Amino acid sequence: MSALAQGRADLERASTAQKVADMLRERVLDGELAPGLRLSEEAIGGALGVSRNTLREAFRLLTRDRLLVHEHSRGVFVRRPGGEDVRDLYAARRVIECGALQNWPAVGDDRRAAVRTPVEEASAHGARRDWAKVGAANIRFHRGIVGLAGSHRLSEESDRLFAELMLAFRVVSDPERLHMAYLPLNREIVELLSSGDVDGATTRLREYFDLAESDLVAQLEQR
Amino acid sequence: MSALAQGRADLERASTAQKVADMLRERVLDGELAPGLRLSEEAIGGALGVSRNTLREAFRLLTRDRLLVHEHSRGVFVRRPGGEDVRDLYAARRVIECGALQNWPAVGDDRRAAVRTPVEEASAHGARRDWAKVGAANIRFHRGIVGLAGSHRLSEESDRLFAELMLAFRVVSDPERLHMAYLPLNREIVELLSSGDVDGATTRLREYFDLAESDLVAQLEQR
DNA sequence: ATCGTAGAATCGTTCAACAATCCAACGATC
DNA sequence: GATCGTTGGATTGTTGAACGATTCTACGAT
Repeated sequence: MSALAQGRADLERASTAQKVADMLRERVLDGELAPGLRLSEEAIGGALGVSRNTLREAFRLLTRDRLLVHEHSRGVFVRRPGGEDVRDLYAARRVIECGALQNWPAVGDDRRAAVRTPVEEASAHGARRDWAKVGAANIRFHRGIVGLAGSHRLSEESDRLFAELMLAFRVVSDPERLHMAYLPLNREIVELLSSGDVDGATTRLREYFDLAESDLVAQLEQR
Repeated sequence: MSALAQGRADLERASTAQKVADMLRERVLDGELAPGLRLSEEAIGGALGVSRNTLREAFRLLTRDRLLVHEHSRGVFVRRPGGEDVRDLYAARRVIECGALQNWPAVGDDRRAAVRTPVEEASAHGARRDWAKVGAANIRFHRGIVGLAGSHRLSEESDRLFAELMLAFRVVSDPERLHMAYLPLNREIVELLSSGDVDGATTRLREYFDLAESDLVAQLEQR
């Protein structure tokens, strides 16, 4: 059955606009297309060998994910999150993740493992000074927290929030350093959860958000 | 300043695809385009006098809002939420709204009024047996709760959730009756909040979600 | 230095066309 | 008689060109 599901996923990947959007999404997230850059329909369409109409559909898909912003008659730009965006982003994360954490006592071991495991992986990568993988594991940790809610829609929306956040990290220097700094805090949250202290873990998580937000906002506004 | 902001909003309303999307959104939400209906590009485009490409852009905008679903090479359909969708929807609402409620002590009077006022309005309309307006006020009540989070993004996502939920109500009979039944519960939540008992209000809100979800799911799956 | 204007560049939208895909009806086979 | 190809017809996916509308840029007037 798993093989069938996989095959179906491959089949659905047929649309050209979807493939173009996936390609552009990678380029944006790895920083090749820098925040603030304008994406010319003619230039990109010519480079990728797709028509303007198809490219515009791809742009719509990425606008939905908030990676691009569309300004009427001016074009689409790679989103450049500002301090206000980051504040808004963290306000949403506070509500979603702290709210999801309340579900900890009610969920099964698989959902709990999705929170615990990434923290251990982050520690392992941290010992090897592999900051990029630490950052990736850190995101998996927070995805696991959102997963406690058990809502597919909410997880998808959170993925968009995380992607937007990575865009904000792109603007600041030395993005991985931030992830590393909060690693012991994550570990403490997991320990509090395992001991059954959900409220304590929620408080710690909220502290993490406060720290990370002010840190990121400070770096964003100083430039 | 308010006049300027209004004028700017009018200026930005320029895009044809946007206007088409707004028109279709109304038709979907008021039930004229029933859930499950397939929207032919040729038929709709011809009726509205816009080209296929523009119409397809409008479709993308509405699929972003989850009012339409897009099946590759088959077309777009008005979404028909099933039991699983509603469960997912309420799981998300539980997390978001209960999480937002924790912010009650921290927000100012304007945000609190956005929670209190709709409940009083709902009572007034309920006394006049105007169930449609009761339902509208009920949604404003929950929008107010989400607004406690102070995140523009989260409020927008919640608006999409509410729209999707109204689509689910379209499938069942007698949708307004549901809103009416939970009116006294809303009032109790507001009273608990005003007395400073945030945890008690959160518990009541969660009870409301449990009731509303099972009620709606039961009606959806019985047909 | 500011303002207004002409021209270039780009976007918004439409149209026509064709390939790719889906669907329903029709027969063929067992 | 039910299941399985097959064949058209209808609809979507994608392309390319075209033209009006909007924005941007640079130049010149006041």
